[in-house]
Amino acid sequence: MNNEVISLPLPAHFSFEECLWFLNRNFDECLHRTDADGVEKVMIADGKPVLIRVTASKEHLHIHVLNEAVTMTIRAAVIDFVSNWFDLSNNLQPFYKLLKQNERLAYMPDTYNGLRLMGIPDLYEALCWCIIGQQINLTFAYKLKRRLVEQYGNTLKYNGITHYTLPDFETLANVPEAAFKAMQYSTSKAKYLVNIARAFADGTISLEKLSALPDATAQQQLLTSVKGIGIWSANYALMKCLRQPGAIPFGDSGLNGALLQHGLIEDKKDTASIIRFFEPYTGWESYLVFYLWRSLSKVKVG
DNA sequence: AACCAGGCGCATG
DNA sequence: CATGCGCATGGT
Repeated sequence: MNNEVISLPLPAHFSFEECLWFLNRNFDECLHRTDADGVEKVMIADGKPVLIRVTASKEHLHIHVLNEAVTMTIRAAVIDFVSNWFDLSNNLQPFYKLLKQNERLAYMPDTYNGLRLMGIPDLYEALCWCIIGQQINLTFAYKLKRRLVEQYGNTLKYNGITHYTLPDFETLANVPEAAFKAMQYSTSKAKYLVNIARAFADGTISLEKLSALPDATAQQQLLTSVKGIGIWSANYALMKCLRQPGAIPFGDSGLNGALLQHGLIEDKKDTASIIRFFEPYTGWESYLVFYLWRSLSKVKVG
């Protein structure tokens, strides 16, 4: 068994505990496993499933590559993935400065200190998750995802534990309607997931293609051209995968709820007031959304 | 038992 | 363009 470790220096304002807390929350996540010291996940590197374990010490993040020898290619891919996942190359200082200027948000830099916007580096995973999570509560959404992944996903066994990844494009594209129904997917969710799988299989959508577009508006247009990806999903993916700092998932029920709870808006249908609220946070909109989501969970870290 | 959930597409004004 | 409606189905 290999167990090579790659260590990355941590930026300022980084709390592994906060990040790990988010990865766990109280949800039944099936695409990674958290424990007291870290998180394990299967990612694709150099075309192969690679099981990584991420832990941290005071000044470093440690990536343990568990099931493969660390070639140059794998090493680069793993570093890239984890850096994106934990948003390592970002200085939160300016964001915290902005938060402190709003009396209702001023508590956040202390309460959630070092929390990073945890990403979904795999675009396919991000978009599938959007569709699964649309218009249903998160508890149920995680249940639906687990059913799909356990029936059609790929597995990797390590030390007696089975780790899962999403089904391949082709597999997902060919899941019969009746099977979706049996897993309690609505007919539209089923159709949308197949659309996404096809779009990836035939190259209509890819991270490379999306990244090559000039701006977030063009990226939104490409994403929403797939039936099932609306403006909320497009912005969610841009926020969690492409890390577009200005992407705001307008209409999001959690976002609206948090804005109401903080007394920052009076009516969730008043889109203009929401746009106005975000104006001072140019460049940090998606971070603010993430912190507002965080505020919905009253459970503390540690 | 209503009302809601990390919306979307499509048909109408 | 903006608004409204039906959709499906479990959670609270």
